[in-house]
Amino acid sequence: MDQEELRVKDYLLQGILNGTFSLDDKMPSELVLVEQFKVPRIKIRNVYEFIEKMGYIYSKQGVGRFLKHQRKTLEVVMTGDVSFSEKMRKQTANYKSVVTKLERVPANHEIYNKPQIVPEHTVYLVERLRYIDGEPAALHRSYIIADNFPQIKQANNRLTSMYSFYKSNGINMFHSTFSNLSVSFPNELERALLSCEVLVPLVKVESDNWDKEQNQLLEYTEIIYRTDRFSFQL
Amino acid sequence: MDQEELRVKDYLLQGILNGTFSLDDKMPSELVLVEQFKVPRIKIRNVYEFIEKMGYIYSKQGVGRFLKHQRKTLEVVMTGDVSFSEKMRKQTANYKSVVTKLERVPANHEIYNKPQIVPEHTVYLVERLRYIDGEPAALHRSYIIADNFPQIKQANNRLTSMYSFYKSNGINMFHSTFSNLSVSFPNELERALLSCEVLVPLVKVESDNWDKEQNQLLEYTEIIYRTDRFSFQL
DNA sequence: TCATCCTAACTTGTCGCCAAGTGCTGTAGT
DNA sequence: ACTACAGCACTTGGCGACAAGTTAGGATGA
Repeated sequence: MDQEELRVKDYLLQGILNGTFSLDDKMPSELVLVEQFKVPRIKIRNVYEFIEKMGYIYSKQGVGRFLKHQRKTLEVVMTGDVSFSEKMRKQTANYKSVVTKLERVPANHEIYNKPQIVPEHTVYLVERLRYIDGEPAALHRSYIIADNFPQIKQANNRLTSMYSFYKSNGINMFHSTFSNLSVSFPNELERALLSCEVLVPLVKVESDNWDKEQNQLLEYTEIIYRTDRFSFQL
Repeated sequence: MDQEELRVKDYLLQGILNGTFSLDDKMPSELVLVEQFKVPRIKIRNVYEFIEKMGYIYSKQGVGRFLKHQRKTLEVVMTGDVSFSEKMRKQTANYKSVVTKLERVPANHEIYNKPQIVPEHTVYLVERLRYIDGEPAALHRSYIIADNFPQIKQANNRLTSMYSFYKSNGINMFHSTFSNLSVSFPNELERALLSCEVLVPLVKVESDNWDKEQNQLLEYTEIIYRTDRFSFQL
C-alpha cells in the first residue's frame, strides 16, 4: 500500500469506526473518492477491497458499497473454570452452541503426539460452533479422553457444554496446566465454519483440562475466536 | 479474493511456511505463476501483494520477489509478576529495551478517565520499545502514578524495566486487578514504531499494576505485541 | 583474451479501458 | 393520468497494456 492508498484507508476506516458512514447509506462511490483524493481509480478499488476483506463492507456490482452491521464484542474470560456457555449467556440473549462433530479420533491423529496422551487412550473429538446473534463466532474443539465416558458417542445432545457433561459425570473441580494463545488468519475451513472474511484475525487458544480431584486429564481443547466478536479478559 | 486467488495464496503460503521456498531464492515470478495457474497476471499480483502486506516477502522492481527472514516466536507469559525483560532474556541473547518517551501526562489526557486515577494524581508516561534481534517487537506504555516517585523524570536510564525501578523503590509484591486483550491491525504510528507491515495483527494488552503490600495503584499499562514475534501463555 | 557496452528478455509497477449490473428519468402509448 | 419501456448515467468487476527497473548474454574493440 502506498501513501495515497494508506491515506484513503485511514479516511474510510476512521469514518466506519466513528460512525461518519452509517449503516443504511452507501459508502462513497469509487469515482467520488477518485475526485476527492485525486488518485487513479485502481487505488480506491484496492483500498475498498482491503476493507471488504476486513469484513466491514460489502459491494453490489452496479449498485454500490455498503457497511456491514457492526457487532459489539463480547467478553471472554480466559481464566477460571466457568463454562464458556455460561459466560456468553450472561452477556447476550442470543447465544447458541451446536455440535458439528462427534467422532472417534483415529490412532494416527496428531493429538496422540501430545504429552500425556498415550496410544491406549480412546480419544473423541467434540467440535462445537458457538453462535452469537445467529452468526458463528467461535469454534471449540475438545479432544476428550473417553476412557471414563464410554457412552460419549451417544451423548451428542448433552455435549453443547462440556462442563455440563462433566458435571453430570460427577466431576466438579477442574484445573488446567497450560494455556497458549496465538493469532492467525482464517484458513479456508475456518472461513467456511466461522463465516468470516480473509482478514478477520482469529485468536486460537490451546489448553488442557483436568479433573482436579482425581488428577486426571479430561481433554485437550482448541478454541478459535473471531476477534471481531470477542475481547478477552486474562 | 476469488477462488483462483485463494488457490494461488494457499499454494504460496504453504510453500513459504513449510520451507519449499527458501530464503536465498527468488519466489516464482508473476509470469511463471500465470502459466502455472492459468489466471490473469493481475490475480497473481493481488495475491503477492497480500502476502507482502502480511510481512512474509518483499519485492524489488525488475529483480523479483524474495522471502523475508522468518523469526521464531518467543513466548510471553501473560500472568505472574515476572518482569517482561527477564522473560525475554531467558529466551534470547539479543534483547533490548529502549525508553522512547518519558513525559508527564497532561491533565486532559484520556488516562484520567480510568477508574482510580483522580485529577490530583501526577501521571507520567514511560514508553519503551522492546527489540528482539535488533528489531522492534513490542511497545510498552506505562502510565505511572508518579506521586510516590518524585524523581521519576530524572530516572530515564532506570526505566527500561519497570519492575527493577519499583524494586529499587522498595516495592516487591505486585498484583493486577484486570487484564484485557484485544487484536487489531497496526495504525500508522504503530507500523512506524514496530517496523511492521499493514497485515501483521497486533495483540494489545491493557492492565493495571498494584503494590500488593500497600494496596496502591502503581500504573496502568498498555502493551502492544507483534503476533509474528510472540506467542502467549495464559 | 578480457573488458565494456548495448540490446533483449526478464522482472515488478502503474493505471486505464472495457464489461457487466443497476437505477432513474423521460417519453410514448393507451 | 398512468404505465411501460428505453436509454443514459451511474455503479462495481475484470484484466490488459504500457512504464520502469534490472540482468544476462553477445558482440565489438583493444
